[in-house]
Amino acid sequence: MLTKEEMPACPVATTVQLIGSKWKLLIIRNLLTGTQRFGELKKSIPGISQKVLTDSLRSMEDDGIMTRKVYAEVPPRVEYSLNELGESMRPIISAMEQWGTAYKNNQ
Amino acid sequence: MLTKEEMPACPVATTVQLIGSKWKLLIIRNLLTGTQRFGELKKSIPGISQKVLTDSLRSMEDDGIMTRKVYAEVPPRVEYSLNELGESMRPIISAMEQWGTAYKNNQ
DNA sequence: CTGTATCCAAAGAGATACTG
DNA sequence: CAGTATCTCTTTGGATACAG
Repeated sequence: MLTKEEMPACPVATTVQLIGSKWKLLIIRNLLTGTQRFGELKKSIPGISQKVLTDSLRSMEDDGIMTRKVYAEVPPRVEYSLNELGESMRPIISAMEQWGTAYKNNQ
Repeated sequence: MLTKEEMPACPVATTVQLIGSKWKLLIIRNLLTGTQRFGELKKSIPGISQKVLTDSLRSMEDDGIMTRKVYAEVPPRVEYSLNELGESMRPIISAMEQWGTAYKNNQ
Protein backbone atom coordinates (compact mmCIF):
# COMPACT_ATOMS: atom_id res chain seq x y z
CA MET A 1 0.00 0.00 0.00
CA LEU A 2 1.14 3.51 -0.65
CA THR A 3 2.10 5.57 2.35
CA LYS A 4 0.05 8.64 3.09
CA GLU A 5 2.77 10.80 1.59
CA GLU A 6 2.80 8.89 -1.68
CA MET A 7 -0.95 8.88 -2.14
CA PRO A 8 -2.21 10.78 -5.14
CA ALA A 9 -4.38 13.74 -4.29
CA CYS A 10 -7.58 11.82 -4.94
CA PRO A 11 -10.37 11.68 -2.37
CA VAL A 12 -11.16 8.06 -3.16
CA ALA A 13 -7.50 7.14 -2.66
CA THR A 14 -7.53 8.90 0.68
CA THR A 15 -10.52 6.87 1.75
CA VAL A 16 -9.05 3.61 0.52
CA GLN A 17 -5.90 4.43 2.45
CA LEU A 18 -7.83 4.49 5.70
CA ILE A 19 -10.34 1.70 5.30
CA GLY A 20 -9.27 -0.27 2.26
CA SER A 21 -7.75 -3.10 4.22
CA LYS A 22 -9.55 -6.36 4.49
CA TRP A 23 -11.59 -6.31 7.67
CA LYS A 24 -11.94 -2.67 8.62
CA LEU A 25 -15.14 -2.04 6.74
CA LEU A 26 -16.77 -4.96 8.50
CA ILE A 27 -15.62 -3.68 11.87
CA ILE A 28 -17.00 -0.23 11.15
CA ARG A 29 -20.24 -1.75 9.97
CA ASN A 30 -20.63 -3.48 13.32
CA LEU A 31 -19.70 -0.45 15.36
CA LEU A 32 -22.26 1.64 13.50
CA THR A 33 -24.91 -0.10 15.55
CA GLY A 34 -23.28 1.08 18.74
CA THR A 35 -20.48 0.48 21.21
CA GLN A 36 -19.19 -3.07 21.42
CA ARG A 37 -16.80 -5.05 23.53
CA PHE A 38 -13.86 -6.89 22.07
CA GLY A 39 -15.50 -10.28 22.41
CA GLU A 40 -18.75 -9.07 20.89
CA LEU A 41 -16.93 -7.73 17.87
CA LYS A 42 -15.05 -10.96 17.45
CA LYS A 43 -18.26 -12.95 17.61
CA SER A 44 -20.10 -10.71 15.21
CA ILE A 45 -17.40 -10.95 12.55
CA PRO A 46 -17.14 -14.63 11.66
CA GLY A 47 -13.73 -15.70 10.46
CA ILE A 48 -11.66 -12.87 11.87
CA SER A 49 -8.73 -13.91 14.04
CA GLN A 50 -7.92 -12.31 17.34
CA LYS A 51 -4.67 -10.96 15.98
CA VAL A 52 -6.23 -9.36 12.94
CA LEU A 53 -9.03 -7.87 14.99
CA THR A 54 -6.57 -6.39 17.47
CA ASP A 55 -4.30 -5.06 14.75
CA SER A 56 -7.20 -3.51 12.88
CA LEU A 57 -8.64 -1.89 15.98
CA ARG A 58 -5.29 -0.37 16.93
CA SER A 59 -4.77 0.96 13.45
CA MET A 60 -8.22 2.50 13.34
CA GLU A 61 -7.70 3.99 16.76
CA ASP A 62 -4.47 5.57 15.52
CA ASP A 63 -6.30 6.93 12.51
CA GLY A 64 -8.84 8.60 14.75
CA ILE A 65 -11.78 6.56 13.54
CA MET A 66 -12.74 5.07 16.87
CA THR A 67 -11.95 5.17 20.54
CA ARG A 68 -11.03 2.44 23.00
CA LYS A 69 -12.15 2.58 26.57
CA VAL A 70 -10.66 0.26 29.16
CA TYR A 71 -12.51 -0.39 32.39
CA ALA A 72 -10.41 -1.25 35.44
CA GLU A 73 -12.37 -4.34 36.29
CA VAL A 74 -11.74 -8.03 36.74
CA PRO A 75 -12.28 -9.61 34.34
CA PRO A 76 -11.24 -6.71 32.14
CA ARG A 77 -13.74 -4.96 29.92
CA VAL A 78 -12.81 -2.97 26.86
CA GLU A 79 -15.32 -1.09 24.78
CA TYR A 80 -14.92 0.20 21.27
CA SER A 81 -17.00 2.92 19.73
CA LEU A 82 -16.83 4.98 16.59
CA ASN A 83 -16.07 8.62 17.08
CA GLU A 84 -17.27 11.38 14.80
CA LEU A 85 -14.88 10.53 12.01
CA GLY A 86 -15.92 6.92 12.02
CA GLU A 87 -19.59 7.83 12.20
CA SER A 88 -19.17 9.97 9.13
CA MET A 89 -18.37 6.84 7.16
CA ARG A 90 -21.93 5.64 7.50
CA PRO A 91 -22.91 6.69 3.96
CA ILE A 92 -20.08 4.58 2.55
CA ILE A 93 -21.16 1.52 4.47
CA SER A 94 -24.79 2.11 3.55
CA ALA A 95 -23.91 2.31 -0.12
CA MET A 96 -21.97 -0.93 0.11
CA GLU A 97 -24.78 -2.57 2.01
CA GLN A 98 -27.31 -1.61 -0.62
CA TRP A 99 -25.05 -2.70 -3.42
CA GLY A 100 -24.31 -6.04 -1.80
CA THR A 101 -27.98 -6.70 -1.25
CA ALA A 102 -28.90 -5.91 -4.83
CA TYR A 103 -26.01 -8.02 -6.08
CA LYS A 104 -27.09 -11.08 -4.13
CA ASN A 105 -30.64 -10.77 -5.37
CA ASN A 106 -29.35 -11.01 -8.92
CA GLN A 107 -27.20 -14.10 -8.44
CA MET B 1 -9.38 -13.35 2.11
CA LEU B 2 -12.37 -15.55 2.54
CA THR B 3 -13.61 -17.38 -0.51
CA LYS B 4 -17.06 -16.57 -1.78
CA GLU B 5 -18.37 -19.73 -0.20
CA GLU B 6 -16.99 -18.86 3.21
CA MET B 7 -18.25 -15.30 3.22
CA PRO B 8 -20.81 -14.53 5.87
CA ALA B 9 -24.20 -13.60 4.54
CA CYS B 10 -23.57 -9.91 4.98
CA PRO B 11 -24.09 -7.48 2.11
CA VAL B 12 -21.06 -5.41 3.09
CA ALA B 13 -18.91 -8.54 3.11
CA THR B 14 -20.17 -9.40 -0.35
CA THR B 15 -19.18 -5.99 -1.60
CA VAL B 16 -15.78 -6.10 0.05
CA GLN B 17 -15.23 -9.48 -1.53
CA LEU B 18 -15.58 -7.98 -5.00
CA ILE B 19 -13.89 -4.62 -4.70
CA GLY B 20 -12.03 -4.65 -1.43
CA SER B 21 -8.63 -5.26 -2.95
CA LYS B 22 -6.18 -2.47 -3.16
CA TRP B 23 -6.56 -0.85 -6.54
CA LYS B 24 -9.96 -1.86 -7.81
CA LEU B 25 -11.86 1.06 -6.37
CA LEU B 26 -9.49 3.46 -8.06
CA ILE B 27 -9.92 1.68 -11.38
CA ILE B 28 -13.68 1.81 -11.08
CA ARG B 29 -13.50 5.46 -10.16
CA ASN B 30 -11.65 6.15 -13.39
CA LEU B 31 -13.93 4.07 -15.55
CA LEU B 32 -16.97 5.85 -14.15
CA THR B 33 -16.00 8.80 -16.34
CA GLY B 34 -16.19 6.58 -19.40
CA THR B 35 -14.39 4.00 -21.49
CA GLN B 36 -10.63 4.05 -21.25
CA ARG B 37 -7.73 2.36 -22.95
CA PHE B 38 -5.17 0.37 -21.02
CA GLY B 39 -2.55 3.07 -21.27
CA GLU B 40 -4.96 5.79 -20.22
CA LEU B 41 -5.91 3.86 -17.12
CA LYS B 42 -2.30 3.27 -16.25
CA LYS B 43 -1.53 6.95 -16.62
CA SER B 44 -4.52 8.08 -14.61
CA ILE B 45 -3.68 5.84 -11.66
CA PRO B 46 -0.24 6.97 -10.48
CA GLY B 47 1.79 4.25 -8.82
CA ILE B 48 0.01 1.23 -10.22
CA SER B 49 2.22 -1.33 -11.95
CA GLN B 50 1.38 -2.91 -15.25
CA LYS B 51 1.06 -6.32 -13.65
CA VAL B 52 -1.31 -5.19 -10.95
CA LEU B 53 -3.43 -3.24 -13.40
CA THR B 54 -3.66 -6.24 -15.70
CA ASP B 55 -4.45 -8.63 -12.84
CA SER B 56 -7.10 -6.33 -11.43
CA LEU B 57 -8.74 -5.78 -14.79
CA ARG B 58 -8.91 -9.53 -15.47
CA SER B 59 -10.37 -10.21 -12.08
CA MET B 60 -13.00 -7.52 -12.47
CA GLU B 61 -13.82 -8.82 -15.92
CA ASP B 62 -14.33 -12.28 -14.44
CA ASP B 63 -16.56 -10.82 -11.77
CA GLY B 64 -18.72 -9.21 -14.42
CA ILE B 65 -17.96 -5.66 -13.40
CA MET B 66 -16.53 -4.50 -16.69
CA THR B 67 -15.92 -5.56 -20.24
CA ARG B 68 -12.78 -5.64 -22.35
CA LYS B 69 -12.88 -4.90 -26.03
CA VAL B 70 -9.90 -5.67 -28.23
CA TYR B 71 -9.56 -3.97 -31.59
CA ALA B 72 -7.67 -5.84 -34.30
CA GLU B 73 -5.40 -2.96 -35.13
CA VAL B 74 -1.70 -2.26 -35.24
CA PRO B 75 -0.70 -1.02 -32.77
CA PRO B 76 -3.29 -2.86 -30.71
CA ARG B 77 -6.05 -1.00 -28.93
CA VAL B 78 -7.92 -2.35 -25.93
CA GLU B 79 -10.77 -0.52 -24.31
CA TYR B 80 -12.23 -1.11 -20.91
CA SER B 81 -15.64 0.01 -19.81
CA LEU B 82 -17.88 -0.64 -16.87
CA ASN B 83 -20.97 -2.67 -17.55
CA GLU B 84 -24.20 -2.33 -15.66
CA LEU B 85 -22.90 -4.04 -12.53
CA GLY B 86 -19.88 -1.78 -12.40
CA GLU B 87 -21.96 1.30 -13.07
CA SER B 88 -24.17 0.41 -10.14
CA MET B 89 -21.21 0.93 -7.86
CA ARG B 90 -21.26 4.65 -8.49
CA PRO B 91 -22.98 5.47 -5.18
CA ILE B 92 -20.21 3.69 -3.29
CA ILE B 93 -17.49 5.62 -5.09
CA SER B 94 -19.39 8.86 -4.63
CA ALA B 95 -19.70 8.28 -0.91
CA MET B 96 -15.98 7.58 -0.65
CA GLU B 97 -15.20 10.62 -2.74
CA GLN B 98 -17.25 12.86 -0.50
CA TRP B 99 -15.80 11.37 2.63
CA GLY B 100 -12.23 11.71 1.39
CA THR B 101 -12.81 15.32 0.45
CA ALA B 102 -14.26 16.18 3.84
CA TYR B 103 -11.46 14.33 5.58
CA LYS B 104 -8.76 16.24 3.79
CA ASN B 105 -10.39 19.55 4.57
CA ASN B 106 -10.16 18.73 8.26
CA GLN B 107 -6.50 17.77 8.31
C1' DC C 1 0.50 -0.43 -27.51
C1' DT C 2 -0.89 -4.01 -24.62
C1' DG C 3 0.23 -7.25 -22.87
C1' DT C 4 2.76 -12.18 -20.57
C1' DA C 5 6.33 -14.48 -17.79
C1' DT C 6 9.45 -14.55 -13.92
C1' DC C 7 11.30 -13.71 -9.79
C1' DC C 8 11.51 -11.56 -5.48
C1' DA C 9 9.94 -8.60 -1.57
C1' DA C 10 6.42 -7.01 1.45
C1' DA C 11 2.17 -7.09 3.55
C1' DG C 12 -1.73 -9.61 5.25
C1' DA C 13 -3.53 -13.29 7.56
C1' DG C 14 -3.93 -17.65 10.54
C1' DA C 15 -2.55 -20.74 14.40
C1' DT C 16 -0.95 -21.48 18.70
C1' DA C 17 0.72 -20.53 23.21
C1' DC C 18 0.97 -17.59 26.98
C1' DT C 19 -0.41 -13.45 30.41
C1' DG C 20 -2.35 -9.56 33.62
C1' DC D 1 -11.78 -11.20 29.17
C1' DA D 2 -8.78 -9.12 26.30
C1' DG D 3 -5.11 -9.18 24.92
C1' DT D 4 0.59 -10.03 23.43
C1' DA D 5 4.23 -12.81 21.20
C1' DT D 6 5.78 -15.81 17.75
C1' DC D 7 6.03 -18.37 13.89
C1' DT D 8 4.37 -19.58 9.36
C1' DC D 9 1.92 -19.39 5.16
C1' DT D 10 -0.44 -17.01 1.61
C1' DT D 11 -1.55 -13.21 -1.04
C1' DT D 12 -0.40 -9.06 -3.07
C1' DG D 13 2.60 -6.07 -5.08
C1' DG D 14 6.80 -4.40 -7.66
C1' DA D 15 10.62 -4.87 -11.09
C1' DT D 16 12.38 -6.39 -15.12
C1' DA D 17 12.56 -8.59 -19.48
C1' DC D 18 10.43 -10.01 -23.46
C1' DA D 19 6.57 -10.70 -27.23
C1' DG D 20 2.55 -10.27 -30.66
